[in-house]
Amino acid sequence: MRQGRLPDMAGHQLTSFEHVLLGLICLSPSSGYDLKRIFAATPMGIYQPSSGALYPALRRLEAKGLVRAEPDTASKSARHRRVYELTQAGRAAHVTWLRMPVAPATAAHDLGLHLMRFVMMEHMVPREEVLGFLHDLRDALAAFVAELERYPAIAHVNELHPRFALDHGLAVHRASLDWAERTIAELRRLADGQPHALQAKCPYRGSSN
Amino acid sequence: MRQGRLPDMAGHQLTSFEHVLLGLICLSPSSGYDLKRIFAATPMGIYQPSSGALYPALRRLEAKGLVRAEPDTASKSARHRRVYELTQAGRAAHVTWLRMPVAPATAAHDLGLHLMRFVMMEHMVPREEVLGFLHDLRDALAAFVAELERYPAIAHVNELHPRFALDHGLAVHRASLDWAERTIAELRRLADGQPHALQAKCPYRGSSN
DNA sequence: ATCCGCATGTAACCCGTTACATGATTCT
DNA sequence: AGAATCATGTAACGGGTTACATGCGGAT
Repeated sequence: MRQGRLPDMAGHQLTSFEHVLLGLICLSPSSGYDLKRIFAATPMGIYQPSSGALYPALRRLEAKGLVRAEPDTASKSARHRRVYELTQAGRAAHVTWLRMPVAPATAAHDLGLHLMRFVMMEHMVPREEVLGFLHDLRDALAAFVAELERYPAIAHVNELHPRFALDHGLAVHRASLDWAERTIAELRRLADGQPHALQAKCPYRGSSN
Repeated sequence: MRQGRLPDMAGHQLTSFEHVLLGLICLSPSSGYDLKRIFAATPMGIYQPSSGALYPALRRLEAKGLVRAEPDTASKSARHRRVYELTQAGRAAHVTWLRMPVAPATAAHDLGLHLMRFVMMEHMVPREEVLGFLHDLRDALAAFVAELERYPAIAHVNELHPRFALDHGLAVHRASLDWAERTIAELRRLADGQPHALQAKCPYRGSSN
């Protein structure tokens, strides 16, 4: 009869939103308000987090020891501002997230998040690994497209609108697939040009656990 | 000091999920389990609702008088099954949802939902209105694409990966845009062929409030 | 006799939205 | 002075996920 929630391995795994926040703070230390402006300004800003989502999330990250509030840098007033930066544990968690494998079954569903990860991979993981990631994403998208193509054969779609909706899904995911292929090619071309230049602004080689 | 939630006009508006359920039940009376199988089988099944989401949602719709559980049709055992069908109010709410205007600002965000609506519009709203809907959607997507194209000009994107991510957004939304245009053309072509044939399986002409 | 699929649920937990409150600082 | 912006929060509420419970009916 008893039911209740087992701690599920040490008790913490982050939500996507928290991971994104972690990534943004890794890019550069930010206050909650800074992050709000980033979401507002960026075309990623299709999603506009509310205060009620943002500030508690930051506090959660802080409570978990993944970020810490900088003691005020500017000697002046500083006007009640909590600027967060990553801790060691935070950086590790972020890199682990960036390196999570692409689950083929959910790739279409998680596409936006994968794109987010892709953006944040720059300077954080070696280019070879980025190419591996894109390769996996490409394969997953190809499988999804193939599944959509196979669909009308098994379940006869004889109505008009469902047929069109299926076409939409195909068009959109083919576009993603093409993008993945173009981007792989482009990135490979750049990699050939200059072997492996920049890298390691944030350490991408933390102890792997 | 008092704060609290004002009833916000009669107190009920449905979530997207509830609207989708309403639409599926309108398509054909279904039990919770039926709906689960529909989500599982259909390529819409990228989202798999849990029991804990599905059954309470159905009960909410029932409590609001939008669906009712059929008294068992099959005279036999019927094996504990609640088959829902729409009430008059349910059909009205569904049609109202189908007819909601496309908010240009959020069209990209709500694209999946709009597609869902588009599918359910067949046989429910006159073809002219469907074309109007697609027209609005097309315009909204065009505006969004234009905004994405304008973006690098205002905020200089000099990093590599953000640039690629932007390309992805452009590719995907251009694909949606092209689809909308193709579909408008196709639908118009069909409409010209046979003036306006089928229509009105469920009444699409309820009293408009 | 037992297991698997059908079928419906429930409770704890978590988190996001909405809708406020509260100050400090800068602009006009 | 008053308004707008900066900046951080909090409480109520709703709903989704997870993880169970439960019971029937047909298949092996």
